[in-house]
Amino acid sequence: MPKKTTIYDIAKALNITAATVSRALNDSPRVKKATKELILETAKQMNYEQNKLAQALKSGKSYNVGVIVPYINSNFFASVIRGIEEELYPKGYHVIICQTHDQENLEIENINSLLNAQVDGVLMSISNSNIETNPAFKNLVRKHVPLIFFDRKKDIKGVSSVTIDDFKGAYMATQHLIEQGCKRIAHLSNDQSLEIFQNRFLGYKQAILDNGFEFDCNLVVETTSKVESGSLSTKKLLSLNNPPDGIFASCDFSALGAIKEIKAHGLSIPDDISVIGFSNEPFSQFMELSITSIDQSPMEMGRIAANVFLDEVNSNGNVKSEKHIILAPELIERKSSIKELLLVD
Amino acid sequence: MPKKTTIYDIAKALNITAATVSRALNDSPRVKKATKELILETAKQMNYEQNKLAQALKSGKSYNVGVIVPYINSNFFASVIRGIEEELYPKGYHVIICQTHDQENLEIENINSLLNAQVDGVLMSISNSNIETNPAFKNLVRKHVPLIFFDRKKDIKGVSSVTIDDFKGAYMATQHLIEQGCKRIAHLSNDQSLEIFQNRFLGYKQAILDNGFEFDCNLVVETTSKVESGSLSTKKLLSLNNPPDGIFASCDFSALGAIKEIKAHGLSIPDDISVIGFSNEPFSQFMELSITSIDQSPMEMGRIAANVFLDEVNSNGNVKSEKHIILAPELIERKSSIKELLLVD
DNA sequence: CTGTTAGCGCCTTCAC
DNA sequence: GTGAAGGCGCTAACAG
Repeated sequence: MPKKTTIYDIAKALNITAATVSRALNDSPRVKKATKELILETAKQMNYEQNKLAQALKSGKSYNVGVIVPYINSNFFASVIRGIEEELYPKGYHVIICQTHDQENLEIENINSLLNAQVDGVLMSISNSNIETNPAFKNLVRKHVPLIFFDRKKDIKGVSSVTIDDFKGAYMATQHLIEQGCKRIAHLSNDQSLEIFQNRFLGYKQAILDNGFEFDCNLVVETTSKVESGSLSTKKLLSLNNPPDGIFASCDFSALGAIKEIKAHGLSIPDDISVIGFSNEPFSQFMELSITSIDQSPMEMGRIAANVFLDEVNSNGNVKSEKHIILAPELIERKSSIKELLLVD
Repeated sequence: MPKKTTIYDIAKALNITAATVSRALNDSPRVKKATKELILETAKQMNYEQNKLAQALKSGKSYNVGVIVPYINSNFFASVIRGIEEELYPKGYHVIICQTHDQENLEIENINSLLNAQVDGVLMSISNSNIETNPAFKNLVRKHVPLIFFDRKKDIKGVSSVTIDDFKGAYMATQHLIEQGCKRIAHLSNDQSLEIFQNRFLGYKQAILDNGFEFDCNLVVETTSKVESGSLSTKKLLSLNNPPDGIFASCDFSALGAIKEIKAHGLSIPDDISVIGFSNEPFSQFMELSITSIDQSPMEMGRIAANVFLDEVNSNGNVKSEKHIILAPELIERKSSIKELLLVD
């Protein structure tokens, strides 16, 4: 086991003090150029590498940032993470990724792990709707660890957030279906205790009302972010006396489930039923019957969240005003909802 | 900023020494039961939490393990990571995830970051085919940081690995196409400097030869793991004088590209051309035209890799024999390759 | 400009 | 059983 060389080793070799070595290594202006160069030189020769742990212990900073997401294997979250990484790596931060699998206990464990790792901040998209009552979470807040929500947020005092305008996205999606001629539009909703899903529901409802349609609560079915769940809910919708001719799903996965179910019933898309999803996952584009969806510019969301974090860290708790940044959604039209292809020209 | 309570605070409150507190907290047998309980009690009351950083500094262990993968947004890698997490979390380790985006420089940066974080081990699936010549990588080996390869491995002395039998998987895939009646089977290959892709190519070739077909190198086209690349290569194949009637893609993404391209040419799948992928990504199942693929049991791969790591750490460098564990692939038959649906019954 | 000293929070001999 | 003391590697305050 080759012992690691420390600044003391370098100091000894050069007959100076560790303090000077430390200063030189940190490029302090109070070191003679000659000695500095000498130190840097010998440091390299001796294969010196800074022990970040010791530095962290000393400074109280770890230069680690935790990112907690429900799943890492969705393009949306993976892209947000990518955006975060791109902003934070150049600043010397390292990104620790944790996934909750939408399980409350795992979310708690993750928070604890991150606290143990002494992270300098946490960027998260919550799964647990009762998060604020949890001890682990309270710890996070009590310790003044900068916390930023993205996408799945909760309104908590002092916590900044970056989201898209889910209400608007949902409104656009519903409006789009109406413009395609749909008269009875159903909504595959999701956990209403999470703001994003609540807003998607509200946007949907508003669009329905604004267009002079009647809001029918039988057309709103709760689902999860799973394909199977989308199928199941759609099955219910199709068994109604007066089934829908359009479906706005709160995520692409449930939209996929809906499509499978509709086909299984021998109905055609978009002619019998138009479908639109949310998130613009790549598969929605790959599908033979490509899925219309709402893009959430995840990379940008990640970048912005990272910068909000950096602002908080660098202001040392001075600028403690929370920020709430809301990005604009974008409608991506594809086959699952466009009926008038034949009418073109 | 509420200062964190340390073992000294507890010691002071109880009029004893920090040493005793430390011992009690670590459940040392050399502490009177009464004092131990008292200490534990007050620790809880004072909201004491161990500073892992200090402990890590002292012990030289960080209880952090790094996982490096090309991408996190593929189901395969996400599942391997999940498997790793499941084994390591209960042992007190935390998993730090890094992605390389198949870029050599990022792979290097990630290794350096992980070394800085003083990780106790690295589990990785390599992107950089020249990895062993790189300084960062040499560092890893020189420092005796346990290193385990999974899936994308390289034969390096002293480094254990967990993979599936790619040769066999490829052989099975090709054999399957032959059994479906394909006579001219093409292969969308991938970076041949990585063992897994080399083995997939070799398995394909062997199956071709074993069945009495002639190996035609014009039917082997290099691709990347991207959908577009699969389309592009397929375009080339379709423009041959004697185009293939079956395609074995080295990954599901290029298989998807192939399918898109084949359809764009107005050909039918599987009747004109059968297609089979590799990895059993969920979308291969979701597709309207579901894709036949090879399953790699990623969760299990992750679990095993984690356990190989644990063995290495716990043996303190004694048992320095490398392990090479090879899992069995499984053929998942779906629509993109099964022609005789009409013949059933 | 450089050295001295002390401490971040924890653990671990060595004594008693 | 418990206390005292030193050190993991680094940095920062205070001297000079």
